[in-house]
Order: sequence, then C-alpha cells, then structure tokens
Amino acid sequence: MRQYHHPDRNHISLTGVLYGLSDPTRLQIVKMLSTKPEITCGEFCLTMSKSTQSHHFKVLRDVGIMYTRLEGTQHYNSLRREDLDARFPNLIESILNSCQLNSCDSALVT
Amino acid sequence: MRQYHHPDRNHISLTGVLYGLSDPTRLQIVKMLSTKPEITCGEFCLTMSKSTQSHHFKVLRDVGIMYTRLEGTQHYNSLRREDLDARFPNLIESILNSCQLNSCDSALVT
DNA sequence: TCTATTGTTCGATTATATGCGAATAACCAA
DNA sequence: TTGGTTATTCGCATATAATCGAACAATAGA
Repeated sequence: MRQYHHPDRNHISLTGVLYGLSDPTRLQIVKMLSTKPEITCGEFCLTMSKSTQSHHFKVLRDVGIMYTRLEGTQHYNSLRREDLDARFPNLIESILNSCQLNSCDSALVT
Repeated sequence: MRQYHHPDRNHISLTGVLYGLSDPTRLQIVKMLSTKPEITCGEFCLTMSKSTQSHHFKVLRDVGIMYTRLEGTQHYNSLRREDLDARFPNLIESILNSCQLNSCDSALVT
C-alpha cells in the first residue's frame, strides 16, 4: 500500500502555503477542491501531462494544503480546510474569494 | 531621476502577490511595512547583501505589493494596502495575522 | 569638485521549479 | 494470469529564482 507524507498541522508553514498557491495550476486545483469534499486526480481534467499533474499534487500535499486518501486505484483528494483555518484564520477563505472575484485561469482545465 | 514600474491596481494578480509573499525575507519586509507608513531600504536592517535586498524590493514592486517613492538618495517604501485590499479583500490582513500568530523568521534582521 | 551615502543594476553562480515521456506500482475485473 | 485503469516516480531538459561582489547612478554636503 502506497503511503503519502502529510505534514502535521503544526508543521504547516505560511510561506509554504503561499508558495503552494502561487502557481496558477495549483490555485485552480485548490479552487476545485473547495467545492467538493473529495476529488480524484483524474476528475480535475487538467490540460497538462499526468506526470506534471502528479508533481503539483505532491507539492500541495507536501506543504499541507491537500490530503490524499487511497481507495483501490483511485486517490481521493481533499482540502485540509480545518487544519489550514486553525493555523491561518481566514487565509484560505480570502484567497478563494479573491480567486472567484478575479476569475482564475480556466485554460488549465478542459 | 530614476523611475520604477509600479503596476496598475487592475494588473495586480493573485498568484503574483502570493508568489511575492512566499519568500520568508519578503514576508518579513511586508510585515515591517505594515507597521509604519514608510520605511527606507536601509531601515529594514536585513542580514543579506545589498544586491539581494534590492532584488527582493524589486520583486515586491513588480508584483504590486510595495510602492517606492524617491526623495534625495533615500527610497521610501510603503505597502500598497489600499490597492491590495480593493482587489483582494482581507487577504493581506489574514496573512499579516497569521504571520503574527506564528512568529515569522527573525534571523533575517539584525 | 571631491567624497560619502543610498540603493540599483550587471554578470555570474548555484539552487529550485516546471514540464515531458517512459517506466513503475497497485489494484480490479475478466 | 492477463490486460486495463489510475496515478506516481524516474530521468532529463529547460526555465526561473536566490544570492553575491563589483560597477554604476543619483544625490547631498564639505
């Protein structure tokens, strides 16, 4: 069984989270994650290669933004909303709001 | 007279701002900027070389976070709080709050 | 005009990041 | 056990970022 490293809540850093969200593709992923409890990797329908998508998923996991649960061949991803809100109150909310207001890049999905 | 490029409010991007703040040094600079109306480059008392400091100042100007006003040999820097708040409501506030809560890197200043 | 101060820009180096195709791993179903 | 699905990891190429010392520019003051 494959295992992922998800950092403990206390080890999520502000600069790490900001870095994670500073890439348009990753911001788009997080935006989608905020609309549903869980999304599998394939359901994001991103336009780039699979390996590049995996790279971005890994970054989001490593900085503590995303949690990935394994079930069969599918990987269910979720936003670590509670952990992020506990550590950085209102941060994710304000970013998602700004994202909505200014319409994020939609050329990244099919 | 030297001139800087400060992007128009409408051209400040969310990913650009997040990128600007994803570096510990730049986050520290912005944290300081939030405490005073203006700060000259030297007053930040950063531990790295002058050229590296200038690089970070340039990044902060380019992404629209910082405004630099020239007066004599001094450069007065300020946080573009109004522009940022207008474009991304509560974003800067929540970042600065998180920064306070989790004590940002203080090895960056003397 | 000479010199000190303030801060930037240049050129180079080193380190990170992004991106892809190919190979791999885990699982399921026939 | 064979093949299909889902997603990651590896190896590599290219692009971007961080850092420094040295040179430069603008100004202020003696």
